[in-house]
Amino acid sequence: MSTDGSRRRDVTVADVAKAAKVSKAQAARALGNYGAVSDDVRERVLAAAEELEYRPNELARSMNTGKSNTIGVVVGDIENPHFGLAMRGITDTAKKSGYNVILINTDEERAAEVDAVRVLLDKRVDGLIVAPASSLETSHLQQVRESGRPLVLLDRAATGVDVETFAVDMGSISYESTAHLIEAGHRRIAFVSTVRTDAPYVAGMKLDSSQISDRLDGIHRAFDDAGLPYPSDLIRLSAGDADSIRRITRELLGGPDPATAIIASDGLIALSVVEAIQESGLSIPDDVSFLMYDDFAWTRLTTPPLTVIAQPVYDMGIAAASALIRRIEGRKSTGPAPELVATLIRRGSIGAPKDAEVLSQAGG
Amino acid sequence: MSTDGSRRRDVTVADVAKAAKVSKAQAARALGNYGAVSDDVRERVLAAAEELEYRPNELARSMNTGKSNTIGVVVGDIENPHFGLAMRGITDTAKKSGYNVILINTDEERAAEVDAVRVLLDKRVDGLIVAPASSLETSHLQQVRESGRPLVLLDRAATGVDVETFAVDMGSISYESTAHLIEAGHRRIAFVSTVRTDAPYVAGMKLDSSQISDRLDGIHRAFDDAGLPYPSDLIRLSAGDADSIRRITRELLGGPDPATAIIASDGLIALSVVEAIQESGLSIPDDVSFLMYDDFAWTRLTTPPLTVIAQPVYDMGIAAASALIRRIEGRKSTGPAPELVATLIRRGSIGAPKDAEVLSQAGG
DNA sequence: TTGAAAGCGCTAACAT
DNA sequence: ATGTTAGCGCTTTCAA
Repeated sequence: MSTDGSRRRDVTVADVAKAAKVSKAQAARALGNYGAVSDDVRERVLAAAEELEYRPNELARSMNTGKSNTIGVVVGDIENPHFGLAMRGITDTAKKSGYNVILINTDEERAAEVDAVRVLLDKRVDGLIVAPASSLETSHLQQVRESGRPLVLLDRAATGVDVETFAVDMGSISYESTAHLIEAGHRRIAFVSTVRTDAPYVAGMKLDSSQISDRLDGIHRAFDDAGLPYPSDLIRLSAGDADSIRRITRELLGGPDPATAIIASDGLIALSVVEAIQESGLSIPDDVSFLMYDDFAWTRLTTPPLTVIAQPVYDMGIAAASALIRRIEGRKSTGPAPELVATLIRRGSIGAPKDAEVLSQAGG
Repeated sequence: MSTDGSRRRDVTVADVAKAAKVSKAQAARALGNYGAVSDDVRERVLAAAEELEYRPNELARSMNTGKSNTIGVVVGDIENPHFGLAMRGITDTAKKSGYNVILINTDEERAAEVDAVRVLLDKRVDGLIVAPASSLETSHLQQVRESGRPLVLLDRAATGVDVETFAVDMGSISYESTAHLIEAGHRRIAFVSTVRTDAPYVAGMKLDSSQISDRLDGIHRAFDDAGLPYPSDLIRLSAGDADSIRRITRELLGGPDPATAIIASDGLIALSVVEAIQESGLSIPDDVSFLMYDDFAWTRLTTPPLTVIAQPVYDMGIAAASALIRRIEGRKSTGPAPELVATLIRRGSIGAPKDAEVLSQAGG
């Protein structure tokens, strides 16, 4: 009957209306659940729709209503489990409220991000969630604000743009964990991040990633408070790909005054750093202590299990999506934004440095 | 001037046309890069558009052209790095051809998948990539075919639906790796998967996941060819969550006739299995051998590094997206579909079973 | 409650 | 090359 399989054009409200012997407007009302429709008409329309296998054209619907029930998400790297998990939080939340998600991956390129935002706006998404590749160059985000479409930030802040931001406070956790390392006797604490910089690092310098800036500030403060000099030479930014990170790790651990502890800025970096340490024949934590950001399940499987800074990434996704949808729907905030706090999970990868005695004499 | 910041309605072609003193049609042609437009007109229109900060409404554009330049992707769990990586392949490829991606996560629930497909169709995506939660119940996929919109399958096949499928041939790699284990002396080889089943497992049974069925068939054949009995009691499906997997692992390794080798069906399962092994105080591979599907970077960091079955997941994403886009654009296939072959990467987690002598006497 | 008609912002015929 | 006029499939006045 109806499944003749040929390239039939889509069934429209007009078709349904004709079949149900009502006006287009009435059919549309019944189908779209709005306006006033008598039970009799609704029944006939719904029956006809079913019979004809009618499916609404959401594009046309969106054109009229100005609502697409879609939110756009822009992240640097969906392959990174950090974002994979945040994405899960976002999609779960979106689905619950009847929204779909368009995902764009920028490879942490600002140009791609500018493009992504523009495309999403052109597609008339109802709102945007962006994990900005740069916290400094934010004019395109400012444009989103001016377009009037809701925007929230994920994972990183953006200077000069007045938007709700859902990210962990990195300064305090960085301070806390650095203090922990200092207390264990470490003075040569390295920090490895892939964040790109043009200029070589100097203390207090603003980086593309507010998160990394905050972490460095935290390290800085911990050293200051301990009355110790800040080993800026051990800050390694623009770390690049896996090979490059391994090389940097070897550099850090070789030389006359090697690092006694290494902090990896994310799980991907951590993999390469730990691999390089193992390849060097050094052991954790006897030869070098190790700390990383993000608590992935595999960090419990290494020997020793790794001490990590756990971030509530899934919750961050949920919070960002909830807030965005709230704004889209014009509802007021029901309460304070959820606290997104990172925690130091002490497992086995931090110990005393080999030359602990010497340092404790020198340091205090 | 133009940035008064108030809630101004969107600038349309009509506005641009008026400003450029040309007809709406001419403005649209200039802005949309189609039809014939004189240089003079084009310039004026583009200038006016710039001045007014005109942005096309892609929704309206899609309505007319019937093209949304969007593809829908439906996966079971974006949090799983397996899909994260495939997704990366898809988005990279899509972007290259000017397509956007709407992602829907189904949590491996068929009902959610049926819904997802419907929503995507309603949104008039140009094509669909689905990693079907069930290879058996596929009527909703058949409906996609009937809708005439291009569809390709990712990671798993679907019976009764005639579509291009991009998945690794699991039968042969499963056979090969099982043979490897048998050769090492193993007879009690367990297989742990989260695929859900109603009935208890019996040999040859068809499962929701074609991939798992194929793997089990491969195991089966390897045993048959070795002239050995098939230890069906060690096949553990519906393994559930992390706690449940740990419990199953303990069961497998306890009892009178324990497993001497365990195969984990994916990276997430592997984490729990290895964790349980470690908790039991057993060591790999001395007490129990271990093999897992998917080659994640962390598998090189455990002690010993894990033997894995590597799958070209990123390439799979690329292949699926390329094929889909080719179909959308009505181009013919330029060559044979790329081979997606899995490879056994032998690292340190497979050794001889403890009671190897006994077995080699018994088995031949 | 119903229907006719206007419109969303754009593209696509069809003239000229 | 340009303009006029219809649509795309739906929602939304506005009358009845």
